[in-house]
Amino acid sequence: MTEALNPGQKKAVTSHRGPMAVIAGPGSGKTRVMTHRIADLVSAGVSPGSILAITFTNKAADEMLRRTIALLGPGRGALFPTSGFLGPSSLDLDEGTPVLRTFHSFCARLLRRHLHRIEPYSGRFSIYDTADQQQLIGTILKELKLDRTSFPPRATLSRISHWKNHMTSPEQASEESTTFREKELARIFFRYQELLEERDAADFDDLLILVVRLLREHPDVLERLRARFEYVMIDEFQDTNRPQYLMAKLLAEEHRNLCVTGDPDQSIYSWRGASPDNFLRFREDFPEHIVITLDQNYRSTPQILEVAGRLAGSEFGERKLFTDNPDGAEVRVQQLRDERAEAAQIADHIESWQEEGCAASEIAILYRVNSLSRVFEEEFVRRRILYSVVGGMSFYERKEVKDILAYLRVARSTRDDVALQRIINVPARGIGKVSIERFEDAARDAGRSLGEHLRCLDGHDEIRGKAKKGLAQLRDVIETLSENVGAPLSAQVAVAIEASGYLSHLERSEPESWQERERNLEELVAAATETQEILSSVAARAQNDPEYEEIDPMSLFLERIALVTDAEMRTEEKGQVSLMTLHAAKGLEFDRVIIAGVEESLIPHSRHGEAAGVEEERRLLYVGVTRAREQLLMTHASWRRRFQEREPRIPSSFLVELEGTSIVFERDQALVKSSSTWGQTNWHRSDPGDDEDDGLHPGCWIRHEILGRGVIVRAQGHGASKRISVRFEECGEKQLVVGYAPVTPISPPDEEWEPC
DNA sequence: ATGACCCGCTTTTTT
DNA sequence: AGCGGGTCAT
Ligand SMILES: Nc1ncnc2c1ncn2[C@@H]1O[C@H](COP(=O)(O)OP(=O)(O)OP(=O)(O)O)[C@@H](O)[C@H]1O
Repeated sequence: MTEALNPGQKKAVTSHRGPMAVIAGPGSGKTRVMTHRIADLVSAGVSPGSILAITFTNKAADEMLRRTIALLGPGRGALFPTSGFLGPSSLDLDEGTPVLRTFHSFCARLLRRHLHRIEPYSGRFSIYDTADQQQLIGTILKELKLDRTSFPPRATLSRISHWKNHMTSPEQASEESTTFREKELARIFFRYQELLEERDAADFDDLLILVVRLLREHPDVLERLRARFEYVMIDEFQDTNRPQYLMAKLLAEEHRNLCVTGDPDQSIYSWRGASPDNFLRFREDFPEHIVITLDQNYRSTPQILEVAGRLAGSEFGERKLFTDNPDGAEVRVQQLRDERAEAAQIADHIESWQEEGCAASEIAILYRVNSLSRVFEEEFVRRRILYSVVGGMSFYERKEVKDILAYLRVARSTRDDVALQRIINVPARGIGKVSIERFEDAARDAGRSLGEHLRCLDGHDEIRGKAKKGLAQLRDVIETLSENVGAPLSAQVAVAIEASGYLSHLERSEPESWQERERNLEELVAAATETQEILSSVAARAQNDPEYEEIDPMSLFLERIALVTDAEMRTEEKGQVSLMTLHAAKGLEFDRVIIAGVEESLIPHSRHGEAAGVEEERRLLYVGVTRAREQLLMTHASWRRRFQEREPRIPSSFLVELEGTSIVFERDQALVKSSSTWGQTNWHRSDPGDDEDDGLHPGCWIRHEILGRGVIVRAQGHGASKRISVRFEECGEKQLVVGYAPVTPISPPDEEWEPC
C-alpha cells in the first residue's frame, strides 16, 4: 500500500530524530504524516515498541494503528497485532507493538502498574467519571454545610478541574484565592482531593497529574520509560494541557525525539485547560526543533475553503490554505421556520443525496449542543433514515448500568465509597436517609471507609432494626461478589445482577421501561464477555513473554468503560448518517456535512467560557466547516423549542460575516411573503459607504413578521449586518440582525393606545 | 423512619 | 426529560 506525500510531508515523515513541529491547517495531511512516519520508522528498523504515539481520541488511535499496519503491508503489519485499547497490559514490555493511545488511556495503564508507589494509592485505584465526581462534591457540600445553589456541583467541578489542569494544588488554590467564594471553592477542592485519595480514586485530571508526579518522584520509572519510548509523537497538539505537555517533555527531553502536530486555529478545548501555547513552550524547551508547515488542503472544494477562510478572517488563519481540488457545489445557508422544519429539510437533503448515490456514512450532521440531536432522531426514525448518534447519553451512563457497575466496584475495593453510596439502598432495603447519615458519621468517626465499616457491621450498633438488617443483607451481597472475583468477567457481572436482586427491583420501580433496561443489562453482560475474549487472546499471545504481567481483567473492563466512550466502541456500521457535536467531529471528514442550528447564542454559544470567548466559538465553527469534502450546508431556525418554551432565534453573527462569499442564502418560503425591506438586495448592501436611511434608528417603531410590534432601543453597524435591539410589545427585548430579520419600519402606534 | 410522589431547576463543549 | 429536595402516607 502506498499513498502520495508532498515534499513537506515527506520531510516530516523521513526526519526521524530531533524535535519537530508540524503546524498545518485543516485537511493538509497531518494525520497522514503521523501514520506514514510511524511506518517509516519501523521500515528503517526502529523497534515498533519504542514508538509512543498520542492521539486525541481512542478511535483515532485505532484508526491510526490500522492505517499503519496497512502501510507496512501484510508481512510487516502482522508484527504487531491490532489489540486496541485492551492491548498488551504492561507497557514496559511487548517491544513488538507501538503504543498508540490517548493521554488518558496511556496514563491509566501506566498507573495500574506504578501507582502503588504514590501514597496512599494502590494499583487497583478506581477511575471516577463525571457522575462520580458530582456525587463526591455533593457529599462534600453536605459535610461543609454549603448549599448546592451557591455551589452547583457542575460549576464547582469545572473550577476544580481548572485548578488541576494548571497544576495548582489545593493549598496554592487557597493562597491565591481572594474572594470569599473562591476561598470556599478552594476548601471544597482541598476536601475533594483528600477524599479521592482516601477512596483510592483518580478523576480524569488526576490520571495526567499523577503520572507527572510519578515521573518526577520516581526517577527509575522515568528512566525505564525514556529507554522504552525513544520516539514520541503527539497529534492535535493544540489541544493539550499543562500536565500533558509536562509529561511529553519529561519523556523526550533526553533523547529529544519529540514530534508534535497540530493547528492552533483548531484549538477548541481551552475550557479543559488546553492551550496552543504549548507550541510556544515546545519552542522554548526544544529550541533546535524544526518546523514544517503544510499549506495544501487535500480535503475540500475551493467553495468550502472560501467560507473557512472568511470565517478565519484576520483573527487567525494566517496559514493560508490553497487547494488544487476542482470546483464543487456552492455552500448553502438555509433558514427554516423552526427546529422541526429544519429536521424535515435535512432529512429531505439526505434522501436526495442518497438517491444521487452518496453513502449515508459519508454524511454528517453537526451541532453545537447534544440536545439538538433529539429532533433529528425523531424525524429520521419516522423517515426510516439510518443514523448513529456519536456521544450524548451513552450506554454506560444509563442508570441501571451504572448501578451494576457500582456493585462490581464495591466488590473490588472497600475504599470506593462513591460506588457504595450509589447502591447502598438500591434496590431498596429499608435503609433510609437518616440511617445512611448515621452510618456515614459512624464510619467517619471510626476513621474507616464506608466499605470497611460495612464489613465489621456486627461490631457496632449505631443502627438497628430494619436498616441494620438491610445493611447486613448488602454486606452479604458484596461478600458473594468478592468471592467471585476470580471468575470470568461476564459471570461476575451476571452474579452482580443476580445477587443484588436488581431485575425484580427494575420490574417494580420502572413499570414503563423495565424491559429496555433489562436488555441494557444483558448488553452489559455481553460487553463483559467480549472484553474477556480479547483479554484471553492478548494473554495467549504474550505467553512466551516471561515478563508478561497480567492486570486484573475487571480493572481493565472498568477502565475501558470509563475512558472509551461508547461512541468509539460502537462498531461503525455502513449506511448510517452520523450525528455529533462540532467538538466530536474534530479530525474527521465527510463528503457532505450539514451544520445545524447556526444561530446566535448557539454558535457562538451564550455561555462560552470567558477565557477563550467567542473566538473559540469561531474556531469551532471553522472546524465544522472544514470537515466537508464536497458539500456543506448550514441551517438555522427562526424558532426553537427549549424546555417548554418556543424561543425566537436570530441567525449566528458568524453567518453575517460570510456575506459576499459565494454562499447561497435561502430563506424559508413561508417566511418570504412580501416584506419590502427583506429581500435579496439586503444581502449585498453591506457597504458602509452607501448607507441610506433605512428608518431603523433608536426610538423608531418596527414590525417583525413573527415577533410583532416593537421599538428600537439600540442600533449598531450598517447595512445588512446592522444589529438592532428591539423592545417588543409581546416578548420583551431581542437582538436582531437587519439583514436577516423580517422587519419593516412602521409609524409609532397612536397615542391613544398608550397607557396614560 | 421509610419510601412514594410531586415540584422546580436544569442543558455547552468531553477525556 | 431527570435529579435533588420537599411533602405526606404508611
Ligand atoms: N499528499 C497527499 N495527496 C493526496 N491526498 C492527501 C495527501 N495528504 C493527505 N491527503 C488526504 O487529505 C485528507 C486530509 O488529510 P488528514 O486527515 O491527514 O489531514 P489533517 O491535517 O489531519 O486534517 P485536520 O487537521 O482537519 O484533521 C485525507 O483524506 C487524506 O487522505
